[in-house]
Amino acid sequence: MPDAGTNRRRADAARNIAALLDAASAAFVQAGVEAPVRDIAARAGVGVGTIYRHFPTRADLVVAVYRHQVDALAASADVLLGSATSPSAALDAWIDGFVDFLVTKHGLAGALRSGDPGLEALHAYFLDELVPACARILDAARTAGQTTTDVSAYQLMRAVGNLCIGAENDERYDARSVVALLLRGLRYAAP
Amino acid sequence: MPDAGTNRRRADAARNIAALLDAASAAFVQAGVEAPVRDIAARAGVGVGTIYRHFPTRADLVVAVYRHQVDALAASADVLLGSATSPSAALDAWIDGFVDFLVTKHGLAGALRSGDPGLEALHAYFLDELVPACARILDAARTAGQTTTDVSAYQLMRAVGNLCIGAENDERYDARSVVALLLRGLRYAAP
Amino acid sequence: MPDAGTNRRRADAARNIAALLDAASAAFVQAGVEAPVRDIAARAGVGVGTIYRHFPTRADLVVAVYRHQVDALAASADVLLGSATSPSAALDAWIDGFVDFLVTKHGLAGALRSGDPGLEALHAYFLDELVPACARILDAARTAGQTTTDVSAYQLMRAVGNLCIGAENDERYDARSVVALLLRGLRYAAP
Amino acid sequence: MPDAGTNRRRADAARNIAALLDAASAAFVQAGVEAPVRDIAARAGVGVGTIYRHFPTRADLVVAVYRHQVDALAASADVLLGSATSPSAALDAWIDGFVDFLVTKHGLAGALRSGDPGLEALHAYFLDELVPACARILDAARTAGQTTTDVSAYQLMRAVGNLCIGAENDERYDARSVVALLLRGLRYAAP
DNA sequence: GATGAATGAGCTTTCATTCAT
DNA sequence: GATGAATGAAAGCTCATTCAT
Repeated sequence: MPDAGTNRRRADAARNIAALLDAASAAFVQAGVEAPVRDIAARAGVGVGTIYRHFPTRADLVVAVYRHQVDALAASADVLLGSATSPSAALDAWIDGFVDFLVTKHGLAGALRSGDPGLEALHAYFLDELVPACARILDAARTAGQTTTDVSAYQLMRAVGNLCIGAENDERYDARSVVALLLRGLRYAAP
Repeated sequence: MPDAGTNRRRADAARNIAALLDAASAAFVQAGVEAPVRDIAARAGVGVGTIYRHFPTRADLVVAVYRHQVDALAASADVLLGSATSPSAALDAWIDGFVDFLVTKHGLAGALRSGDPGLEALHAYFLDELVPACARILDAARTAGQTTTDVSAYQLMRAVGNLCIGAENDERYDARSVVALLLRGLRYAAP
Repeated sequence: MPDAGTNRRRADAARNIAALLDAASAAFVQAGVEAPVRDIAARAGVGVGTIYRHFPTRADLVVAVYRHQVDALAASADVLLGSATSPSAALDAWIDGFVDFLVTKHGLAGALRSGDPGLEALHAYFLDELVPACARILDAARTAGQTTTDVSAYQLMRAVGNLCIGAENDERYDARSVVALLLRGLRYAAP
Repeated sequence: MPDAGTNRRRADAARNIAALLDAASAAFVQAGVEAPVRDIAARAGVGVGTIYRHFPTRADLVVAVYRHQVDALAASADVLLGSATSPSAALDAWIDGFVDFLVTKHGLAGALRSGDPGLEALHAYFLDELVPACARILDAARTAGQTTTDVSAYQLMRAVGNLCIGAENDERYDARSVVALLLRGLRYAAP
């Protein structure tokens, strides 16, 4: 049973972690997920060492920052399958949520594709969570005859993720339009 | 003949430039278009100063590396419109060539979206060359009633470009499949 | 007492800063105030980053190196006005101290005139501190009728500063002699 | 007896040298005597190699650029001694001409004191020419009882040269005023 | 003789990461 | 546990100088 000092310490650590996640989230929006470690530490009002203690690699930090939203998105798949008028509509809605997530988090989509080996773990986490969710909807749509595509859930997610890259800074490019095109193509896939 | 010396010298310089373009091309494949200047110089067996002499900015170098292929692609638009069985088929073929280009040049698609201001000139060059070419085919397809989409040539190219990002390192992701999906969606655009 | 760690750390940093100031001082003597950052760091046995941390610009470092002496010189003006037999004698003594300072710090006088924009701050600091001090003595001398010159304190300091340039490397040139000449001219200014 | 080709070549070379001196002179005014070799070559419309052929060291070039004026100044000493109303007036006039020279040639005074070993030859040339000239006037003044100073011609020239450093860029500093002060001090030197 | 392409040392600056306190 | 000073590898860029043509 931990004594009071330990509890105090743990409470402090928890507060630090929370501050860190907030700071990192803000920094990622403004400067991308490659934001300098120092900047994040400064925003959070902690030393850089504290970041390294709690999040040894950058990927650990990024994963932590987006974990909640990723989990919510994964969970929403089954909800949508239950509530939407059709599997196809559920897919549209779910992808819409995915685009929301990526477009809001400036630079996240790009970071996932940056090729930086240090971000591999991040990549893996996203895939592990989201691909199965997407696959469930896709299978339902296939079973319902609403698509004949053989494109995998993984491929679909990668495609949508890619389409969102750079969408924040470019007024002439609307990620949603082209994602809609892609989904239409999915519905009318070759017999 | 006073030009002899000049020409001879130019021949040497030309050889260096060629070596540089080869080296840069290789470096771009392995390390992306942000490959360190020093590394490129070393590969080419020249000093860094030589790079700066011929290509003052990184964009100059990247443009030079890809210029031929970009020009050829731009020129192929009209050829395809004349030879293909339909504007729609011409579009498919042209986009196919575009995908070829991007997938082969590892990291180029990503670089075009890196947001680095120093690569703006590069971005502009690609757009200036390719968007009009794409627009001509898209217009022909529209006139022929083979698509009703209002997606701009710019958006289409950006979308295809994005879909190609990271395709070379990922066995589970096939850019051509999803590009095909996108083009199918284009054909069956909302009435 | 939570400050212990902080203080201890500060003691270390202070030692580094001191080493840095010593090293910079020595480097300035040998290679001028434009001495390479690397060299200074090496002399001090620290990494270059440490210099940038404590002294973001070169001017910051130079100012720090000479701050004490500049401050002491500025403060000595009033002391001398109180203790010397006349304002004129005070001026002689103060200028003597100024020459001491400049001649000892090899290359400083030259650096102040190098025109390097990065050294502007340094220049400003020296002027802000010393010109008012000099002006007080000059005014006192004028009030006492010991000079009728209309040369400003700024001009006088610039002149003396210039006269000290290069004095340390030249056996045939004695800055004090010519400064004495200048001060004599000041006393016997045109009737 | 040189053949026509040789003459042609010599004529070309002479033209190049002239262009080079003009270009260097202009460059020195704008960027100081440390102006980049390339810039000077470009101004002159020649290759950098041509500069190195004719002026192996920077000092050679600087000396060549100012040789005419230095010679004229040296020669003017005896003229002034003959024409001026007194040796003292001749000294004033000669120093005035020296100041003219230094203040017009931006940065020259500073360059002479830069400590750059490559400029030693330059320094020597100036001294060899001008110190004897100055000494002749100074001796005459001494003989006429118009000064009792024991300051050497070398020291006087160095002092005046120093007083001119940086005078071009500083509205608050007037080299002539302080040079006048120095000369006044010279006249009223201690008995 | 002239050219200017090439070289590469040398400088500044940034930042991820470590570790003494 | 937390801190942030220190480190030093990396990278970009600039010229003075050489030398093949």
